[in-house]
Amino acid sequence: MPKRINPAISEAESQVMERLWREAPQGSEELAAALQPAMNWHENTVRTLLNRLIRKGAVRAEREGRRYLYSPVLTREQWQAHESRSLLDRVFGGKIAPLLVHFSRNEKLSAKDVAELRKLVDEMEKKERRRG
Amino acid sequence: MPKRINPAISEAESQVMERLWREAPQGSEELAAALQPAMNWHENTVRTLLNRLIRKGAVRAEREGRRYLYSPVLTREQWQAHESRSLLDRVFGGKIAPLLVHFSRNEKLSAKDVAELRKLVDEMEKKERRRG
DNA sequence: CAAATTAAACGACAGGTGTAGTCTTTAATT
DNA sequence: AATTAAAGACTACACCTGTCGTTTAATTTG
Repeated sequence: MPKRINPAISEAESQVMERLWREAPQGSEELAAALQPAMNWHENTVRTLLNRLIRKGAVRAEREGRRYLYSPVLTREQWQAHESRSLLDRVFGGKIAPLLVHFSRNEKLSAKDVAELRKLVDEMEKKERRRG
Repeated sequence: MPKRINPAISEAESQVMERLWREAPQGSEELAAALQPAMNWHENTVRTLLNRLIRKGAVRAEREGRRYLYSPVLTREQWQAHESRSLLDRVFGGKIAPLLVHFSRNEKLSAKDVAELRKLVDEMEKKERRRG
């Protein structure tokens, strides 16, 4: 079963995670600096988010001299899986087909997207044939 | 551009919407009854949710004698589109391919899902070829 | 060592959410 | 018309979120 995240990672928190996935470990100051252009947050805001993430078990901190270095515990893949499944269950009754229909109908897929998709489908069909 | 929902429909609220999409208009008592098996909510809870949904512009109420009948304003499709796009932007950097990869890798698709998917891909490719 | 600096801890506050309890209005009944 | 019963309105409260301001503790410096 997918790793339970409790409670969920919030929007603002996920911005911090994003940075940590890109590079870790990092101190809160670097993180705040890295987030500066996109989000315009005070350093304390970033620290609060980090502490909340620690409480949620998504990040861990190790002391390095006078400060802490933060690293992600939750992986991006785990998080994506969790969020995807949550959308699927909440919005599409847990069924994949309607979600795919939605995307193919309402999202403009680029030629590359379609090619990628075709490859995936071929793969899945092959796997299916192999296993019966 | 996709209809802006402000603020978003919450989890509990979406349960009420789900019922209204299934049948409308309905009074709060019927709704509470319909929701009873799944959610174990007090009638007042349902009324609170309905009022919040009205404030959010997702539901409208018309008087019928001594009570109100509620109907959805937001359609299920609008909501699905909004939630899907939100997931895409928040979690997959707005790009569809990674989401599809995620689903094909991590969700067990049934043979029927795969068939459905293949049909969609064929369709998309045809459309693409047609338009150049 | 005392003072200044600085990183982190703690506290705060408004708005959203889950989940009702209580008060009020309105319609039905005596 | 006064009383009661049903439906809705209003209030509540704890936890989550976004966003810091303030206080404290650990260092560096004079």
